[in-house]
Amino acid sequence: MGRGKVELKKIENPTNRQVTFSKRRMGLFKKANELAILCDAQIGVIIFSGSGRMYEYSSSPWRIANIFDRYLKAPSTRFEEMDIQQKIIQEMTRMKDERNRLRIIMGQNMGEDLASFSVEDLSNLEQQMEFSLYKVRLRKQELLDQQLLEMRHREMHMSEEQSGYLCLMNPAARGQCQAAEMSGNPRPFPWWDAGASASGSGSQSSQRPHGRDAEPSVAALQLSPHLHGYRLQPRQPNLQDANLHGWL
Amino acid sequence: MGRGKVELKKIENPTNRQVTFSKRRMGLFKKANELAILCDAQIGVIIFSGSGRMYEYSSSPWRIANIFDRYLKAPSTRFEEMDIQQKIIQEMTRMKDERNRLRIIMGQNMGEDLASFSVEDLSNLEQQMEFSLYKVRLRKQELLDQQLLEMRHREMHMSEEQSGYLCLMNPAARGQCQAAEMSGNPRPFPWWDAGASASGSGSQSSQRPHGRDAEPSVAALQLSPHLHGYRLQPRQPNLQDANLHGWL
DNA sequence: AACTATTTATAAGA
DNA sequence: TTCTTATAAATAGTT
Repeated sequence: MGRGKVELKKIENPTNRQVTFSKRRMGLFKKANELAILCDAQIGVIIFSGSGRMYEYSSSPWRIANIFDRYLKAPSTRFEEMDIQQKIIQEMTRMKDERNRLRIIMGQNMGEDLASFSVEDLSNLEQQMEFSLYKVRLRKQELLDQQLLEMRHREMHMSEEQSGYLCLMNPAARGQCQAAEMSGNPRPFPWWDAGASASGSGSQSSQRPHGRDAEPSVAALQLSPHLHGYRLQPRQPNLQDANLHGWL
Repeated sequence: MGRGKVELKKIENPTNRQVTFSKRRMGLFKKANELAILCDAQIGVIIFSGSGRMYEYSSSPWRIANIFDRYLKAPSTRFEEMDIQQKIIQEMTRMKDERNRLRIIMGQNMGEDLASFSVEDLSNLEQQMEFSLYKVRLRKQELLDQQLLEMRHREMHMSEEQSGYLCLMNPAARGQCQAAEMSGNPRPFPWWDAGASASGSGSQSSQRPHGRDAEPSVAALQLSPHLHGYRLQPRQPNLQDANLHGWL
């Protein structure tokens, strides 16, 4: 449509191409808009120019994200994508489920959430939490005991040094001490998922077989100095975490 | 373009609308294709008809998923879009964090998870859980009290009926009884995200003004008897879990 | 689904 | 870039 018929191939003249791009892009969006309104459709259009600039249209009041969301959920005939889609959807759903359950338990606004539980639910929850609490306390006691032990060893060590002895006493005790240091030491969070970009691969139990950052003598009493940086409350996620490559 | 000018508003006649949809949809895809070829652009178009059928175009050899991926990664100058991207990312991260905490507390393998906490962390956790437990117990007691009250009212009611009285006694008590039923009653899950499940765009509160395709929220509206279907014990993560690359 | 009368989009020129 | 205009394309209403 214009003064001459156009051949359907890349326009070689860059200026021409740019101009045509502008015009036709607007034309496309206009058409999309008309279609959306006339026929009550939901439409999303994304265009990347050859130079990498992005343009988008989406039929108001829907956002592109919503349209893609729907796209992801749509039954597709293409196997590859289906697979990925389903994984994404499943995982999102699963996470949401789990998170919701978490919120019930830990939630800041637990009061409200609890309102929807029956007595039976609450009893179950109570029992479970009691057990969990018990485990936490157990572990805490374990750690405290270890620290105590370690401290004693240190004291012995110190007094020996002060009294001029060499550090070669009781090998059994030394081993024990070392063990205590190991388990008290900061470790990457093992419950953090392996794939997560920010956290690294934590969940393999065979992790850190090499005591690279053990620094045994320094860290003994300041148990897990690095860990104090981690709080149980989630921090604001940094953006690095968010590299979503490989997503889709 | 046609025998008469068209007004830009939804075509009311369904047959007409359907026909126009077909024609214009093809026209749009054709235009998109021309633009992609002539100007060497990457284009994705998704259309959902009013009846929910999906149609898509994407400039070969790219798939929609790739284009969407690029879309997510595109540095956008527009705040809204940035927002969406960040929201998705944030939401994912936040969910991950929360889920991880859940696993610590509720997890079947809590023992292992706890191993990586410092004493201080454990103390915090302990406190938090104690408080939560307290709230659970409080709520449980509240419910039990209510039930008791209700039962008493019922008994009074019964005996009145048996002795031939009408059911019009003490309005205050009736109100109370009703309140008890209400709050003991199932409610929709308030912690459930309002929005679409997969996109994380649920945080836009003004979303979905049209209830047409509300499937995701169906579950949310089910009331708490179904809650028993959710188990407080986390299920064994299924194997899908493992396939998720860098996601979670 | 085909057919046109028209409207719309746009290529080239300014 | 934007405007103009001749012309190609799209399509609304009809058959």
